[in-house]
Amino acid sequence: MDSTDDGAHGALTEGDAPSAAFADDGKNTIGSQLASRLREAIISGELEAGSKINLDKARKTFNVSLSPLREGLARLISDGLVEFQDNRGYRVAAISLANLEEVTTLREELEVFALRESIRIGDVEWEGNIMRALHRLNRTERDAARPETLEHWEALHREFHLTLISGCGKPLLLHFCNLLLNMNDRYRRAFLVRTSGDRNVGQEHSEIAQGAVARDVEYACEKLRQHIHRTGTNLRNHLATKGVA
Amino acid sequence: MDSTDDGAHGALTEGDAPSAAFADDGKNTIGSQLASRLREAIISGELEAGSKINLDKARKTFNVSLSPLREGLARLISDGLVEFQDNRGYRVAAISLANLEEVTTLREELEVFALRESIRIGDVEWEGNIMRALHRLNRTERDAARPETLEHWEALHREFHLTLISGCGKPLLLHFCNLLLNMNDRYRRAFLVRTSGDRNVGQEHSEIAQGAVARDVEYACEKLRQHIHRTGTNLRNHLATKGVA
DNA sequence: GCTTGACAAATAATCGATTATTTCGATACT
DNA sequence: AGTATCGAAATAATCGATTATTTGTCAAGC
Repeated sequence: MDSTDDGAHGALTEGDAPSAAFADDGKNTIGSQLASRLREAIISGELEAGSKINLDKARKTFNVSLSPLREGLARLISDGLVEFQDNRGYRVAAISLANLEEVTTLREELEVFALRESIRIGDVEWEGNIMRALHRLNRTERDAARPETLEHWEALHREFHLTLISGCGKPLLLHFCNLLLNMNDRYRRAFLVRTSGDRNVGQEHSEIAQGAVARDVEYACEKLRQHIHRTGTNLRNHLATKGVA
Repeated sequence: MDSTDDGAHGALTEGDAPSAAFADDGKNTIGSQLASRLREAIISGELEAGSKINLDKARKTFNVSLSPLREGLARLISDGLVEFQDNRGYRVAAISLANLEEVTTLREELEVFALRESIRIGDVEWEGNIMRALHRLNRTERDAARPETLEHWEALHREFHLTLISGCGKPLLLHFCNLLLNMNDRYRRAFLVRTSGDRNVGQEHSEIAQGAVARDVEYACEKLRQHIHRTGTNLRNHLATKGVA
């Protein structure tokens, strides 16, 4: 149901799994399941940024042994959601204004580049995937009162952005974008961004998508860049409000 | 001696350690040591690309238990040097023409961007570090007959490139560049690239460095891009020669 | 001859216990 | 008062053994 995970995880170089649904999902081992649960817990803010992860407590909380716990945490390190130091254990990756700004800047660079490449070499299936992702996103309302709708919208939003760039044929680049999106989503969900009054995010998405399938490189890329930039600015204000350095 | 490692590893967000040498190096736990050894073994080609890593055999080879072995391998996943699949274990990341091309393309994008930023905000210390790294590199000869000189040169070369972009103030970006450099070095060392006749690599480095400290953004960035591109082309030819798809 | 299924060997994942390291508090010292 | 030093408690790392999964092989059935 949640399309948040990488599927068969670990390789930096693997392509995305095909959308067909014949799979056993890859959530096989305890380590994998833990990685998923922890990832969601961190991105959703359930686990406080910067806080220490006590292995013993975590072990009891999740009812698992140390080995899979470490295994799961190791994966989140690759995701940039957990930090580790020899003999001092793990902690939830910190958030900061500086980090948010870097994430935003790099998204502008990398996602836009990936979109450019996707427009250049993406095929018709890619176009179709975009239109589908856009439609599903636009048909889904965000109701701030009900958290589950928010999460659903977040998943679709993430899916839309990943689909946009999925045609670029560059697995590594997609991996980097995936990491950045993870980090970005943390900020959004942590500070529950209601879109600021002067934005129509739905329309922004539509414009990007239409530019993409129309193969209008400059238009689509510029719209995407603005979209990312605005989101960054928005988040920065929220962050500043809550007094994060 | 080898400046290959991240030092305190794991966090995607940490800055590079200062060059001062008051540290206990971070190579504390068995897991860390293993990660270093394995990283070197993979980059140097000692472990064949794409080959399976049998945990039992590796355990015996390195005389360690499973836990630290997995720990070490997990780190190399973050580095993109090892791939993993649930219940099917680890294997050395494959190499391919497509991957090499992507690595080269992304280096052009990311390193050049990082250099641009470094020139914009790097301080005098950054400039000094470049000149030092350049000097050390230029003073070191590559003698194809003696592998140890090659490795030494590789380390200095890597150091030079990292120093160039170290002033950009963007830890995540540096992390990405670090990964790409790792992967790139694999290709170079696997296919033992002697610089092709029409290149003077030493001069290329000098030009980039001089452009950087002179704050000539366009000149330095263009030289760096060409440098990366030529290396990519060079490697591609070697790869094709050896019949890698 | 080819597929299917059952079994055995190989391999990966997990567990519980043990060992090493760090952290914290109390005490002694300047 | 502040700092250094020595444990004990807390925490992380590692080990050896056990369990689960996958892979390979061989025989039965079609």
